[in-house]
Amino acid sequence: MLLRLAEEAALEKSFANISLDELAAAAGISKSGFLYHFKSKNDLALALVKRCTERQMTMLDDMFLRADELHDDPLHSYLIAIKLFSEMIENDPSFNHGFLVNAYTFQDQYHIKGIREIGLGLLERNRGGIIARLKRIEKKYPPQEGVDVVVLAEMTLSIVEGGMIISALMDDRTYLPRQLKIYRNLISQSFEQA
Amino acid sequence: MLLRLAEEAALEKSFANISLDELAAAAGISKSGFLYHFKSKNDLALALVKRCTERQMTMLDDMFLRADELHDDPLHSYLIAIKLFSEMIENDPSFNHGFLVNAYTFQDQYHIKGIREIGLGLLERNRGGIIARLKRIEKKYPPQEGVDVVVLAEMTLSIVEGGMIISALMDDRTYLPRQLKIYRNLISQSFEQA
DNA sequence: TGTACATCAGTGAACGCGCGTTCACTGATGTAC
DNA sequence: TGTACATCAGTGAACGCGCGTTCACTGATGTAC
Repeated sequence: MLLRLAEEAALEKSFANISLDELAAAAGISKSGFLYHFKSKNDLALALVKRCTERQMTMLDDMFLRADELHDDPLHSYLIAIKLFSEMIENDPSFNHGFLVNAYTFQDQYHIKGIREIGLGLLERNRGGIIARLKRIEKKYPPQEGVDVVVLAEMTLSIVEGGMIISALMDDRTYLPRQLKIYRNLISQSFEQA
Repeated sequence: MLLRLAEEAALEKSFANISLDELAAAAGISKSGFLYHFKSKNDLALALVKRCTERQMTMLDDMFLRADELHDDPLHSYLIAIKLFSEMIENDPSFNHGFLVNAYTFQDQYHIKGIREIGLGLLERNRGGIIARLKRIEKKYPPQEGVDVVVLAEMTLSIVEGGMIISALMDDRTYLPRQLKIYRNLISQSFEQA
């Protein structure tokens, strides 16, 4: 699949630094053959970002669904979800890759109409989903004083986004899982029964 | 100053997407005049990243120094430092900008020899500095069980890096300060006197 | 079963453009004697 | 104080290259009658 090649290339060079020649050569077809499938490089950027975004969404949905199956309680289910997420990051490189390709491409290609919107949409969706879960938890387990579920939800986003980028820079796959472990503790402490 | 113009441009388009023509025009000189000051675009990337890195380092050093002046105790000094950092982010846009320009440029220009090293160096320096502070705190205030100061230090990096990027995408300057507030609570809870 | 036409998945040559870079040159300012 | 030379901060024309894009064309496969 052409998008798979583009994804690999974008991962290690960022989207702006890959050329159609290069991609076509890697796919074993001519540049014009490549442009038969994507009518321009912008078109490719959009397709790439959409693909990674959708994959991310379904993976997260599946993960939360699985966590809900494993435990009825909203708090425990969320804690399990974080653990599942952490395990995916440690074991499945393609999971990281999707996140990073998106992060890189959103950053340097947001002048393409539609790219920024996809990035924001994904962010809002994840943010909303986590807030909803924390609100359910909050109903059952009155939080410690000073705990704001929205900010706590946003913290997931920061830790995941920042953690992905830093672990790529430091080339340390265990970096983000370590962070998530603390985050998990923070969550359970925030809603600890007094 | 030419670097200031380059910084502004890199901030909103990322380094890969700015051209020398554009930069020279903005500076009111010819492209060759621009290349009199930086012998190539790579050279400009290095100078830009060095400048932002140095500025970041001195600002952080000053901040920690100031925090140490305001309180002798390592824990309280660290908490004050986080607060100072948070205020800088809210009030001084150029502070954010330096961080973001670095983040963007490290990401799409790390093929230039030296760029990746500067990025890693900065990261390691910040990481080391924070770990040292947390170790001093740990000596005085025995941490709650399960608290790992290294991972706690790394969390600062994730939150700041991720928070900067997300707050830029959401165009919300208060995003990172909100995160830092929770992080501050987390720190003080981690070393709370039993 | 044969023929006609349409679609699919490309090819390959050519294009214009903008990029980073080079180079010979220049006019203003500074320094030595 | 004048002259010679050096350095500084550029200019402007030209360059080669690689980029994304266009376009006319092609051979293989699918579909209608």
